[in-house]
Amino acid sequence: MKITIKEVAQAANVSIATVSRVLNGKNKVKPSTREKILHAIESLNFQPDQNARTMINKTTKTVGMLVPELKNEYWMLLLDVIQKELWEQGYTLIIGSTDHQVEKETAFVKSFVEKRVDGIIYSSSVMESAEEMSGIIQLAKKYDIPMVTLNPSISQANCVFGDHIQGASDATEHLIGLGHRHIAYIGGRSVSTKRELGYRNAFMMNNLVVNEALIQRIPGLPTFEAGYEAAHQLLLSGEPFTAIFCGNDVLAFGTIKALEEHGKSVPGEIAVVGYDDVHSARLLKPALTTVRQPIQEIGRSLVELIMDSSSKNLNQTVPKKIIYRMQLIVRDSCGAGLKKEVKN
Amino acid sequence: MKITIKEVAQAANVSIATVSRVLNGKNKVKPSTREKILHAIESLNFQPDQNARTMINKTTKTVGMLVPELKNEYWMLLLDVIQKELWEQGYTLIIGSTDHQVEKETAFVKSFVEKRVDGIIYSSSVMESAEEMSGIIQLAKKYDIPMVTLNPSISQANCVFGDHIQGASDATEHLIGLGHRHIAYIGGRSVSTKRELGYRNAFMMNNLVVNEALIQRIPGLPTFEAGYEAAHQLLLSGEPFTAIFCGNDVLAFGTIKALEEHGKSVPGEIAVVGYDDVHSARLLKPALTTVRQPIQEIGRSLVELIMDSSSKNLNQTVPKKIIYRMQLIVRDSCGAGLKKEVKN
DNA sequence: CTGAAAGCGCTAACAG
DNA sequence: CTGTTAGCGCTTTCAG
Repeated sequence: MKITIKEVAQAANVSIATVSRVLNGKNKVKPSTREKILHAIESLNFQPDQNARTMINKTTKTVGMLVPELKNEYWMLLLDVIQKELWEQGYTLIIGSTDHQVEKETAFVKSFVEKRVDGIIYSSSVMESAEEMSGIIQLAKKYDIPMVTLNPSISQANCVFGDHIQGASDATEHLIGLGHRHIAYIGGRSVSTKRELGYRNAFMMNNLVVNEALIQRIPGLPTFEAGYEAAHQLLLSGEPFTAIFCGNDVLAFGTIKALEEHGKSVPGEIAVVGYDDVHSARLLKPALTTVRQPIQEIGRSLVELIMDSSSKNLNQTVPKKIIYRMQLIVRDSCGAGLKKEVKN
Repeated sequence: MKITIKEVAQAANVSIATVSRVLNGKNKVKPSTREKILHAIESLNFQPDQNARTMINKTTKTVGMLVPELKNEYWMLLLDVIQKELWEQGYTLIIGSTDHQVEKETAFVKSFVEKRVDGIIYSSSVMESAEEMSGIIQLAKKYDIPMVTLNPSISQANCVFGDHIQGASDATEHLIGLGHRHIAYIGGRSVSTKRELGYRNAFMMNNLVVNEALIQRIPGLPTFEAGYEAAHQLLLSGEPFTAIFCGNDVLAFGTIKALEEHGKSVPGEIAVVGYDDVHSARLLKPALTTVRQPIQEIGRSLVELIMDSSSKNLNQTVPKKIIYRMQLIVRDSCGAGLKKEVKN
């Protein structure tokens, strides 16, 4: 039932070598035999076996991508660009989601290696550099598989990432510019610690000191509920504040809900700024002021880096680090519009 | 640099056959040699080449999934379950998004076939059955690749799908039960036509007749903007109505925005019901009444069907069709809570 | 231009 | 229990 190059050769009355030649467009083949073969391929609906080819070419035209989770707008958008970009270049994408279980990472990478993917795009489930990671890097290196990561903490690998210190700093600075002095922060280890750092940076740059009591570090995943809970705590603490900067948008949504339940209007009494610019950020009321990541560009860079390092196999060189600027998107939740009105 | 079974055999002082045996756990191997080999594998960090194995086993432990788009909550959620479920079974997932370009479908499926995936999960970019599709089915069949689709219109393939007639009917009926008689519908060919049919079904069941002037069929993709525009048209038409049933949630969000801009309160003056129950449906104000698809179950069924048909290769039998009930989620936008209050 | 033949890395008889 | 050997489907010298 399954058609192989042999059947094609038979049908076209040539040797398999010649069929292979027209398949690969190498070595001139007489136009007439070429036609015959093409016709046989067509009528038999022959699809060459990539696996057999791989054994010789040593290339699978496949790259593997490992992410901590899938059902999240950020990853989905990234996945989308990457898959498209890869397809353009004739590559296909294998995906793996660890669902935040770090233990799964090695298993996934091993399966990528076994499949002999041409490259791996790796984003760890843990934020700080761990042994886990370096083991993974070693494995990939051993099998000469180019790897590019989204974790800047991995020093030995090529990397693409957003400048979250700058992004968070810009967001906080915007709040400061609006006159706020008591600005809370809701984040935690699961949202890049860089964001908290950026928040602190903005205070430093303005010779302000952060009130540690206004920092809420959530223990688990940065969900709507976590944001709700953190804002609730903030309110209960009695510590005064007029603004909250949240490590991500979903956290901000939860925060806003808590605030409203406590009768605090947003942005009237409390200004809120998020991070990521998820789609619904512009839909909710008030529309969320947030920080946008250039996901398209990040995705494209990722693919570009992988392609580069798989062509020249000189991944011996110094790892390339590409960093992207974040963009502050001012909408309603920070009260920027409101203040202006007051001023006028 | 690359380690093969040969190097392992050498290191352990055995033949490659024996290494293969411990790799596959078949045929008893003397514990001591077994240990030696295991040790060699470990220390050399040997990862067997799947491609080579595939040539013999005729199985890639990979399934390909083709979807019309990725950046959309529905697909993301589905992708998530499927990838997880597959991983549990020791399979990996290749994904392809056509981005609604039907022309790309064949190319994707061909690449799946070339990779000799063990199964294909296929959701077409076009709603109605087309020649395109049957070509794809044929191709998969020719190479004995089990295929399961999400398009009920493809008669020759196994299929899993939601009962959108029932879902849409339930939603509409709920509105009717609330006392509404002039219910508009916003949908179009890009959102399953089944939903419009369900809407009509509810009218029929209640001996009501639909006012065709209240049906808005959007031409392109069912986006926020499209919903906004359609609702706008409805308002301009002057045709009276007290409720709108939207073919999906995003459409509903756009609809609500248009309504509010026209000073119509939701659900006070106009009730709105969506479809899909995307995450932000519960976040927006008013919280959207909508219809939920059992995505988890759908995903699981899909994987199950693929696995089944790849083990028994009797895909000669009658295609299996699995249909899932949709669930109405009543929240605020339909005014169900409101009416009750009035009544009491 | 085209065919014969040698593998790619691995598994599966078939003998020892 | 273990080694030898013949392929899997394809590409690539190496000779015609």
